[in-house]
Amino acid sequence: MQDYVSLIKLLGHSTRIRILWLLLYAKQELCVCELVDVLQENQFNVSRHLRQLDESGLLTSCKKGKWVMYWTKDNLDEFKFNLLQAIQNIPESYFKDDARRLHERLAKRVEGECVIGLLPPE
Amino acid sequence: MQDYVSLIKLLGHSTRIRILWLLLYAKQELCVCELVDVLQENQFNVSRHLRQLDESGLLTSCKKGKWVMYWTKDNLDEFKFNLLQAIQNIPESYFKDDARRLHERLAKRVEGECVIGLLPPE
DNA sequence: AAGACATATGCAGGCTATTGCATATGTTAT
DNA sequence: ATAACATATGCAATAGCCTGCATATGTCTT
Repeated sequence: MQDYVSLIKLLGHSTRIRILWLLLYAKQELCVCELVDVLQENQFNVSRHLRQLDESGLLTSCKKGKWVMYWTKDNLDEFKFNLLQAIQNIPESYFKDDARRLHERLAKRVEGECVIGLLPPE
Repeated sequence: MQDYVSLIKLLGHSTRIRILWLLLYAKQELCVCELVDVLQENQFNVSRHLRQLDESGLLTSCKKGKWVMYWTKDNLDEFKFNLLQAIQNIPESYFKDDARRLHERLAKRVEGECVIGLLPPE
């Protein structure tokens, strides 16, 4: 049962919730640098959170050259599905800025591929 | 949004998950001493976990003499409802011992009321 | 009023998770 | 091969959470 507890515990973090929400909202794979840009968090933190979500079985990843793409797994079991449902039932207003930055960032893709990379730190 | 995060974080604890599972499973109010008996945890810990679940808006409580009864709120919003659904989708086998002890303990009620109280510590 | 008992809580110690920084790994372009 | 860049990870410091213990609060019984 500790696996179930650990998964819930993992979801109890705002950055990880935002990542999952964005992936569900985007309905497509996103790369690390895009998430860094949208979340406005450090690259190493985003990377670590993604790794944890990946290891917990919620995400899948795939290398595309120097980019790594992440997206939510499908065919999740009921338990995981309910948890993602819960996240999707958080009022969208809390994610409005993230959603806006996501759109801005996705608009910069070329032929559906990320080409920008990390932005220079402010 | 921190409220949502905190609630998920709160559920990431095996004792609290077991409490919620038992209350959902029992479909009736349970008192603290019954939960102490079933969970085989210390009275002060069970009390504290119940308080947290109560404060988070998942439970309701009511004093009945020196006993305090707890049960799961109904008319929960979608978010909380999904979380409880997730807990109910954890395989029942993980709660088999708790369920057995719950039945044994409820069988000792008199006219539907708890009369035993805390058992002496082993 | 005093004793017994159910429940709650303040405090201190220990454990766990997260962060920032530095740096490693891996890929592409020159 | 080297430089540039995207991503990942080891380490140390920190912050937050949980537990056990002691004890408080509240209720019932005698």
